[in-house]
Amino acid sequence: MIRLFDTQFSEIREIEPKEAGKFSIYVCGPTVYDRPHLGHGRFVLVYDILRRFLAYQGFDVRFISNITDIDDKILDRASKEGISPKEVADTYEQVWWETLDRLGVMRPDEAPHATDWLAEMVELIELLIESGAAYSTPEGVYFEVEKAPGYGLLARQDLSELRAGARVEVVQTKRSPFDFALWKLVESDEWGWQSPFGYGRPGWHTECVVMALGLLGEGFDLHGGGLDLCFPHHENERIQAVASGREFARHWMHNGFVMVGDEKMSKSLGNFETLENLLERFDSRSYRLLVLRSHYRSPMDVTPENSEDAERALERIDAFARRFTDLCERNHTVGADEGAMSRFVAAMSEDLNTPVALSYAFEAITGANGSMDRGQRDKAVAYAKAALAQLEILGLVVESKIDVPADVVALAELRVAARRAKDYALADNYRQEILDLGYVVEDAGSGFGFRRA
RNA sequence: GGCGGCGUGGCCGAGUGGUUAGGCAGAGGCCUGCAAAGCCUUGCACAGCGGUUCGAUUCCGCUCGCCGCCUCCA
Repeated sequence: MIRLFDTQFSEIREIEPKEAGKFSIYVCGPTVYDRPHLGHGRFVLVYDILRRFLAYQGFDVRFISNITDIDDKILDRASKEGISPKEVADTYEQVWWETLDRLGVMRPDEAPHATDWLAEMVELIELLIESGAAYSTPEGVYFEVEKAPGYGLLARQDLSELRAGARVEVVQTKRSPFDFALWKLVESDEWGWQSPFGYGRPGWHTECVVMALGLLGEGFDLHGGGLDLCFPHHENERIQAVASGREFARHWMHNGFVMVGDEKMSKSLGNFETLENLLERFDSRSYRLLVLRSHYRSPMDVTPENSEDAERALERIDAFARRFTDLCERNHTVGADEGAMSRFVAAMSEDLNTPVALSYAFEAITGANGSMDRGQRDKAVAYAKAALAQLEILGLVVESKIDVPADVVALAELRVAARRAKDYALADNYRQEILDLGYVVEDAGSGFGFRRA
């Protein structure tokens, strides 16, 4: 059982999957014409965390996220670089997956491409024309918004209150400024596909309709994406499905923006930072931790200070992992603390409250350390197992062991001998030498441990 | 113009009608040969002004400041 804020009702609602025990999710993926930025990183992490949690809850999760490889922006980039649109799309798709790997984001069960779904798109458009929901003009095929009941549900706006041409020039041949292109006719020497409506390219919104319904079926459980996709993209997806007589997503989820100062990070504002850049400068886990620390619907500020803060928090987690991972693996009699686990699950179940869930993970860490210090070994293991399980659900990989070169280990052993001989000056010398090699040696009982300097 | 959201302690960031969020940073202590790590203790926080209430950071109203959407966008 999980409750999530549903955009179409503007309230937190319990989700009952259509099929008990299963959970089908469609998340709008990237248009592959450039390198992914922090905004992309946030959405993939949010849904990655959701997915992991649902799997932990025992759901058989089917997770689909598309690659949009038909788009004017891809064409623009191709023209600029003198290469084909396909080359542009292939290049940036590859960057996309590489970056997701670095973020530790699970690959979707399937990642459909718009170019593989043209026949289905054409079929849907034909259906929409036949049913009178769409019409043709000399420029293409358009969806007639005013005839469709319930348009504006996701935007929570009545059509009459939308401001026509607020930001974009109104195309004169459309019956209403809000009508959107299902198929855009282009010259025969341009990038395009043959269709019953003429040679052209599909509009952006149609691909997600056919891919989501085609792979997950009618009435799939959850459709997600960034808040900026809510309107018009998701609205336009939904209305096409509805107009074609099919039940679309049962639940809509949107994640908030990444902010730069007081402004939304966006391609159009040009104030974006690439994920690759961030991943080069900071521990790759720090971004996931930042995403976890803010609620998914809130705006999230990413600054170097925040990333450094997150890195220090990771140190605490890693120090805990170094202390407890082996101990937990060897102990088969004690299970994860049930209270700690149920608190965590409750927080995650209530609109994916990762900040609170994370705070419980930290409390379990404190509980484990404290119990251990007090000599309550079993209690410590119970807390530690809970914390480790929780971190895993959140997708945070702990660094419980680091590879230390043999010469560093040798120095540490020499230091132990020096300490036993109470030659502390010599011991401190060894410690400095180890530090110079990039490691901090820490006393641990009769032995020693290391961490990176 | 319409719709939606936000304003929390040094920073980040949850939450609640009356009890410790959590992380980072800071202070004191314990442990340690010294450290590190860890533990314990510590911080007169809830934009402003009114109202409701025994009691509001939490509910209502107003004011101020800020952000987002209204067919590029994760």
